[in-house]
This record gives sequence, C-alpha cells and structure tokens, in this order.
Amino acid sequence: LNATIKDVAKHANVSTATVSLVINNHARITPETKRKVLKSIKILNYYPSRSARDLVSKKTGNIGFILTDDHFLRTEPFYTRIFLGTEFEARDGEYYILLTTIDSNFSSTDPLPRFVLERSVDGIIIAGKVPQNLIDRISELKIPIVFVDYETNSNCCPLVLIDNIQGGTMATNHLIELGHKNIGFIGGDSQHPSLYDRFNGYKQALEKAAIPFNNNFVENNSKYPDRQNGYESAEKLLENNEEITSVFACNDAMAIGVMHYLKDNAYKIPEDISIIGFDDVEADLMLDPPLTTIRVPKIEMGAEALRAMINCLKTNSNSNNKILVPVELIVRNSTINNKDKKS
Amino acid sequence: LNATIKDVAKHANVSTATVSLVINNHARITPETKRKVLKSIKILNYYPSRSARDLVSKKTGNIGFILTDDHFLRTEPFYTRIFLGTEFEARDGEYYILLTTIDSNFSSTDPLPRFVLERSVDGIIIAGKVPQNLIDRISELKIPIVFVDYETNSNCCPLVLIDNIQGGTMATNHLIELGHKNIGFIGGDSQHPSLYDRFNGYKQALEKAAIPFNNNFVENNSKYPDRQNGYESAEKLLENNEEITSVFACNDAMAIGVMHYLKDNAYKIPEDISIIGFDDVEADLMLDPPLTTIRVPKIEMGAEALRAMINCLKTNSNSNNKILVPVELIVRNSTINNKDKKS
DNA sequence: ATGAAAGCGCTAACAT
DNA sequence: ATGTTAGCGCTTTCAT
Repeated sequence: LNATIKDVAKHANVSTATVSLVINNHARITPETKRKVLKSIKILNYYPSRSARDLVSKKTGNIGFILTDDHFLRTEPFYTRIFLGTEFEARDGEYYILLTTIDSNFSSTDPLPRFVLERSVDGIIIAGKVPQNLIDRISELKIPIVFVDYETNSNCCPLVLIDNIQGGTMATNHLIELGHKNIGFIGGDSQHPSLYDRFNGYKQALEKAAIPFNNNFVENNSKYPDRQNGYESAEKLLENNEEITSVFACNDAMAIGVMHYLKDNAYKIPEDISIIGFDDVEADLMLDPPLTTIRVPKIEMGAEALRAMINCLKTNSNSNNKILVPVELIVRNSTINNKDKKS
Repeated sequence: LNATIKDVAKHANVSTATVSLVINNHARITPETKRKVLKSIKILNYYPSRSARDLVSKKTGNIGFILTDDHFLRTEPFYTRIFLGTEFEARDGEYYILLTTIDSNFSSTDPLPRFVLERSVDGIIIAGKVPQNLIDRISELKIPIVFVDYETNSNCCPLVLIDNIQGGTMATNHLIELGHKNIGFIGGDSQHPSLYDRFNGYKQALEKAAIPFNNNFVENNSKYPDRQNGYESAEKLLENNEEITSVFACNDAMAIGVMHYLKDNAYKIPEDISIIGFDDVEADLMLDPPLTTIRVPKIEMGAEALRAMINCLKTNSNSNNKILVPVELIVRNSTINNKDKKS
C-alpha cells in the first residue's frame, strides 16, 4: 500500500540505488537528480521502511531505557522527566525509545528485559540506581550503556550526572550570603554518592566562608531520603541545637519533612528557620511558603544522555566521559536574611 | 555475530522453514523435530530478528502511545501509570510501546508523531484528552486506535474508560451510609465527560436514598479541576451552606484544595466536615488526615487498553466496544460518621 | 554520477 | 511432515 523505494525510483526515472543515496544524503549526487528524487518522494509520500533498513544495516534504531519500577513510580516525577528528555531528543533524530522497568530486587536469575534478549536496541540508557547484576549482564552482551544519575565504579561508559558538589555549595552559599552561620545539614542516606557529594559541597562552602564546620549541625543516616526522614532528622537536629537558623536538606522530599516538623513545632518559616532543598519538584510550589531549592534540569539530563548514546553509537567509542549537568539556585520564600530573624 | 535461522537449521539438521514453523508454534511438527530444533535454539542462544520478521510480515510489533505533554507531566502520576500498565502487558506479548507526547495545542499544521509518519507502529493508544485534529489525521491513515480515559463521539474504536457513574455513586453512598444528608458536591470542569458522570453518580445515589437533591450544594464550573479550583469551590459552597457536613470532590486534587480551605478556616477534618475524593493518588497518604477516595486502577487500565489493541490487531476488527473499568472505595480518615460530628 | 545485483533474516507458498 | 524457494524493502559493493 505504501510507496517503496522502487516506486520512487520508477517515478523519478532513476535506480533504487540512487534513491537510497539521496535519502541517506550520500556522496556526489547531481543537484538535479537529487531534486528530482526528492520531489518524487514528496509526491508519493514515501517513508523508508524501518525494518528493511534495520535488516540490512544490522541496527535497530531503538534505544532502551531501563529503570527500577519504584523509580518510575516515584510520586514526584523525576525519572519520568529524564525519560521524556530522551524522547524529546530522540524525536528529531532517528531513534525510538523503548522503556522498561525492572524490579528493584532484580536478581541474576530474573530474565533480562525482552529488548535486550531480542537485541531490539542499539544501546541502553540506565537511569538511577539499578542492581549491579543487571549492569554486568548487559555489559557482557557488549551493548553500549549510558548512565544517568547513577555512577558505578565498574563501568567505562558515558555518565550523565548532576553536579552535586556545585549544588551543595550553591545552596550553602545562598544561606551564608543571607547572613546565616549556624546552618544545619540534613543528608539522608550518606551511602548514596549523590547525596554525599552535596554534603561535600556544603562543607566546601563553609570552609571557603571561613565558617567552622560543626558536626552537631549535620544529620546523616542510612535511610531512604523521604519526607519522614526529613521530619525525624529535623527533630534530632533542632532539639539539640537551638542556635541553628537555617537548614539545607539534601532533597526536596526531606525539606518538606523538615517544614512539617517546623510547623508542628510552631517555628515560623522563614522567620525562625530558613530552609532550602534540592531537586526542584512540583510540590515545592504548593508549599507554604514555596520552597527555595536547587533546580536539577531533568529533561536536559535525559537529552544529554541520548546525545551521549548517539555519539557512542556513531563513533563506536566507549568514551568514559562524565557529563556534569549544572544546577541552578531557585530562590523562593522559604529562605530569608538572618538579620530579619525573629523580628 | 548472533545466530540466525540458518544457523539453527544447520545445527538441527532441518530446513529454515521447519525452524520458522517451530518458533511460530505452527501446525503439525513432529514432537521429535520440535524438540531437536528447540534444543538447537537454546544452544545457539537464538532469537529471531525483529526487522527480518517485520519486513516480511508487514507489521512492526510496536504500539504507539500518545498523550499531551501536560498530561505526561502531571504532578500526580496518572497517565504515566497507565503507560506503565501498557508496558507491563506488552512485556509478555510480542509488542514494544513507543511513547510520544504532543503539545496540548497540537494543531493541524503540526507534523504527526514520527512513528505514525514512518508507519513504525501497528496501532496507537491515545490516553486522555487530545486535540481532535490528531485523531482525525490518524484515522485517515487507517491506523487502529484505542482510547484510554477519553471519549469522543466521532470514533468507532475500543474505549477503556473509568466507570465514573459507579464511582460517583460509591462515593456518595459512603457518605450517606455514614449518616450524612447534606452532602456538598465539587465538580470542577463540568464540560469534562468523566467529571460530569461523577456528578450523575452523585445524583443517582441521592435519589436512591431518597435524599432531595439541593442545587445549592453543588459547585460546578468550567475551570481546570486542580487544587485551587477545589479551594475556591469549597469557599463558595461552605460560606453559603452552613448545614453541609460532608463534601464529595470530583478528584483528589480538588479534594486536597478543599482540605486546605477547611484548615485555613479552622474546620476540623473529619469531625466538622467529612471529605472524599476521586482517583487515589499518592499524595492522599501524605495528607493529614489521609484522604478517603475512590481508587482508579491506572495500571490495569493501561493493560486493558493494550489487550484491546492486540485483540483489534489480531481479529482485524474495529469493535466499537466500551470497556468500563470498575473503581473501588478506599476508606481512610477524612470521612467519619455524622453522628460523631462536633462531638 | 548512476545503475545492476547480491544479500540482510525471515515467512509463506508450493513441492515433495 | 518437512524442504525449496521467492520475495519483503533496503543498502552497498562493483560496474559502467
């Protein structure tokens, strides 16, 4: 029913080879014939068949996107936005994205995603933390991988990561510039490299400002960095340190937990305690007051990952380059100048 | 590099046709040869090439999934869960899902999604409301469509819809059973068929319980059904109707807005006012108190849509059947017996 | 600069 | 019940 390359060739009075050369922007084709062919393509509403192309080129034109189901289902859209970023970027390119989730407890006896078994993808983007056995098994198959927001020691693939140190520094500097000296830090799971880097950023900023680091002001644990964690961490921190005037929470979920704690305990935000988060999720705007935070460009990270993947595929090189995505300070109303405190 | 059907044929000492018959579970193959072939397949780690298959069968094995970007980006994951449901269902089947978003203002001059231009999908699932021109243009191409959570008059495709009338009845009955008689209704955009059906459910339940319908107790408008809408609707409703003891809000977003209004005005929930929502989004559990609501099985709806699509493709019939997905009452702590009111 | 033709891996007549 | 074979639509040498 649809036009094929033969139809175009016939219509343009050339060979199929010529048509192929034209649609692939190849070599030295007379502008004249090129024009002719392009015209026929337009008239016949011709689109090359993917399967025919793939069959001969031994490529699939698909990129796999793998993440754990709990990451996909996270209440605050984070990884789904990264996914959308890859889709945006793939749109103009010649790729389709095949998304699949795996169980968080994916074990070595679980079957690999169907698209890797069937070799239906040219490369795979892995978003967020996944079990190591998944990585190992895909690597064995020699399928190119790009990681987004996750770093493992064992790999030599492109990495797209948040510049967490920069973000941690930024957040802390914001508080410092507002005149705060006693800045609480709520880190959540300190095993998580991203969160730990934010801690490093915090320490670096203090050092640069010649503010002595006080370990009593930091609350790290090894629990999932969610609202409850933020609530409990705030409790520990503030019950024992009356002098704290502001808090940097390592992600917005925990920052929201902190705000809940503050409200439950009749602190005024930001007059009594300034609070800054990290991530910039939608919920921030629904809060009272709206949360000052560090914005992570999720869509952009996805786009970056796809670009890295395409580059990897085109050059056929496993460049072990690390792409650090810059973050941005978003000042809203949960932080205020320390001089205005308890005014 | 990878094994082909020829390799398997050679290894099993049969023809490629036989191998093909085996992998397609065809006809009368001797159990003996079948076993032999299967064994070779296993040994050689053979997987049929998708592109080769697709090329000859004129199918792609892909299903497109289209939704507007604002639906994809909705803070509370709704459509992304429906998408995941299709992916779950496709996983065991032989399909891949290709997701793409379109602009909410998608116009007739905008290019169609690439996978429809290139005919890279066998069928398309459309989730949520989309511009009519998109539907028309895809229909012209004779690509099968299945709708999820959206109904248009013009189509004759399978529809997967929430049983909104049932849900509206359920919610209202819950309140009635708790002894409430003066039940406020907050409907949001009454142009939206889903929301309007919930209103119908509300009215039906009242009628069945012989509670007179009071138009002062309902607040319908034509604005987007979000938190702010809920807040403002609650304001209108409660300022003028002191006798209201409970509210049914047409979705959880609006219910949350109602709760905010109640808190801002020193109502106790649920002692002063019981409140029930609709959708069952994650946020419900983070509320104080957790929100009683009607659960919509999002994952299941996606799975249902994919099954409808597959059926459509297999039978090649455009059955205009409407699949009504049942909902479920989830009782949490935002509703209470009216007798216990103001105790 | 363009054409002829082989072949990618598979399916489906048609033969046997 | 199984084998032979002709394509599916495209890319890519190799000729011209």
